[in-house]
Amino acid sequence: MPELPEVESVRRTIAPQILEQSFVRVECAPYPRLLRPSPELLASNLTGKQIQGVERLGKLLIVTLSQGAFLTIHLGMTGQLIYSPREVEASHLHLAARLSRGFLYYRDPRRFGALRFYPNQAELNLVLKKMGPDALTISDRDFAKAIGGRSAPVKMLLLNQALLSGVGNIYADEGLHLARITPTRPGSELSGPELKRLNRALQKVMLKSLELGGSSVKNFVDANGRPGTFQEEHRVYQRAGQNCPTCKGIIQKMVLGGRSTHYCPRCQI
DNA sequence: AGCAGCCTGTCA
DNA sequence: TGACAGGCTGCT
Repeated sequence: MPELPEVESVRRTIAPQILEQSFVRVECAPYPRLLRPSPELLASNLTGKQIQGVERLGKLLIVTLSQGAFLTIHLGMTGQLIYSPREVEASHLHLAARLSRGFLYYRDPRRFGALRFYPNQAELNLVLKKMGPDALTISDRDFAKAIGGRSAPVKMLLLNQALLSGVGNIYADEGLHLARITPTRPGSELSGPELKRLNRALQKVMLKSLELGGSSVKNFVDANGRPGTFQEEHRVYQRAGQNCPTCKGIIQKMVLGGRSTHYCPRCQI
């Protein structure tokens, strides 16, 4: 579900509510793939720790804890963080925590997400160093270095989190359309100006989405349960058969690298 | 590089 | 009933 703008929307809504609170009691569901290193260790390690910060790299939320520890949260496709001053009843709650002054929950029907505890910065860094720069703030030069010069279709490069962190299927399609670049073009065939245009387009699209609280295509909601409205501004994503908003061509849908891909064959070259 | 697999919910 | 979904890993 969530890409960079959605994860940042969650971060902005959850951070002020949980900052400086401590985990008083933590209960975890028996899903070791979701709760690492294990549900039991996650629960015991979190208990007693204070939340000192909530940061983000790409689609990954990074919670800074007391004693130099960290908790990372990846929302996968359907992950949801919920904060409430009072206890909440809901389906698919995999982590339920009583904080000093409220309740924090992780809900994830498909269980594609992951919560992981790191005892220190060094352990966390092993993960972070495998991730590309954050797509919202990457410089044009670093973007060109990451995406240019590689022979895979440019859309697949944008989705590769080791090269660039935060872009998913929606914003790849939207950014490529705004930059008027066809998704199948090899990254290595993009000119300098095209790479710069693409970086600017992606950041523009994601910033606009952030202003509107993200895209709620299926059921994305922020930590307060509010959906975003950027899906109403989508130019190509899930708009196959409709007219292109810039050139009035017909938007096409194809499968690229196993992902549904939406583009306008008339104005994207 | 490409594809199955992980999961459940929703929509056609 | 089956196709499909915003992500990522690990296999060939």
